[in-house]
Amino acid sequence: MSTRDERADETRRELLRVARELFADRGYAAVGTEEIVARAGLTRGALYHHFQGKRDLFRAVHEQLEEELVAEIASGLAGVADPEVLLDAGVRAFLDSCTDPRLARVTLVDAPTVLGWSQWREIDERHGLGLVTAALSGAMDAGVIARQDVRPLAHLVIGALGEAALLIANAEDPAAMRRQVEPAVLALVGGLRVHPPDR
Amino acid sequence: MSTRDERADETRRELLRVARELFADRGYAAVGTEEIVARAGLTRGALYHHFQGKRDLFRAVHEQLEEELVAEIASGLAGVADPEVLLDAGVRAFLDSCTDPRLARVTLVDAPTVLGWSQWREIDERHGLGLVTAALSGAMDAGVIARQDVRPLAHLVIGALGEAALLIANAEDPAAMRRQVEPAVLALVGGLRVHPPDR
DNA sequence: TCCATTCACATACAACCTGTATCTGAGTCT
DNA sequence: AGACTCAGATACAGGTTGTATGTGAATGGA
Repeated sequence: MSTRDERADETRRELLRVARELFADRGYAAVGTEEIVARAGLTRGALYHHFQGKRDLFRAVHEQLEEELVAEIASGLAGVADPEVLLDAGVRAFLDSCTDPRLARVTLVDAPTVLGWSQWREIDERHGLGLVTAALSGAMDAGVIARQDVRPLAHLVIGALGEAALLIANAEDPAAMRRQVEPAVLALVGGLRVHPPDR
Repeated sequence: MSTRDERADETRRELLRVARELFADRGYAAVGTEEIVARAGLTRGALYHHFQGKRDLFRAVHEQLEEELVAEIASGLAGVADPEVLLDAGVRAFLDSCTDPRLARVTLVDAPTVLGWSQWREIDERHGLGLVTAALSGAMDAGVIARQDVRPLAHLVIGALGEAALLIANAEDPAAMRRQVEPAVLALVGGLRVHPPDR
């Protein structure tokens, strides 16, 4: 890797870093490209050289966030083998990670609009949805929940989890909201069990 | 109501009608105010006289859609008294009404971004969320599902239902997707029952 | 080592879009 | 009939995105 390539990579990463912060703080529409490049000590020329445009930059930020999110959740769940507890643990891990309002704004509110729902879904299928699908499939294989078409069910669970995250992220007292929402999520997901624990 | 007021009301309705169509077809960001007023045979002056701006016009469109949606679902459910069947019937009624991709785009994709999640949630609380809350409360009162905090649960169900609607609305073959998604929704919501039917 | 080439990034420009301030003329009230 | 109100038109200013073009440093071969 030559000197020039190194510097180029550096600026690309810097653009991503700054854009991520601004998009997270104020939302896609409220942030102009000029502000992004100014904070990075560059000009819009650099942005349009490294990305196809503002939307493409946002897409890169979004994918980065999704990757980190999934990695974080997955690493937290690495020790759990029993599919029975994996469901609950997965729910809690997700809620732990999605509480950040900045993250929620980018990946859950802005992304579907900016990228279009189809592309958003496609990206999610490569990341978050895969995690949920795996957990549900595992639970089915273990006979914990009834066997059924995983795809649509995974989508619904993702939808419910996303709403839970937004509820917590936008609450005045997120910790309190978390305590309020978590049982509901557990009840909804837990209801899928063939042999539900007593409630 | 005087002649002038009548004409004013007429233009206001016309603006709403045109905006609704354009927003539904191409999304909020892709439609300029100029195009809206041009199709209505007006100028932007009229728009800014009747609404506070583009966002406010969108808000009016969104609220109109929500009202119609809830009314449609509620009327379809008017005959159902048994809370046991009301849950399933409600799910089906919702999926029937939300299949329109144009409607889904405005109320489910664009609205949270354009209006901000908090305001979107607030509006939904006056419409769709109320319906779900009522259905769940009824089911709890009848002992069909376990008594618990209704608020968060209603949000989760709305989230799952919204995702289901988008899944259907954006599918290549909506009817086929509908057949695929409906059982999943019924399973998820049905899992809340204290005495689940055999699955 | 020198020169042509490449490429990361800057500059300049054009089109567009929103919001606001001001104007006009038809309708309304006394 | 005359003053007033107000729906809607016109004109303008600021800001934003994307594109086309320019530039200078790094690269690589002769």
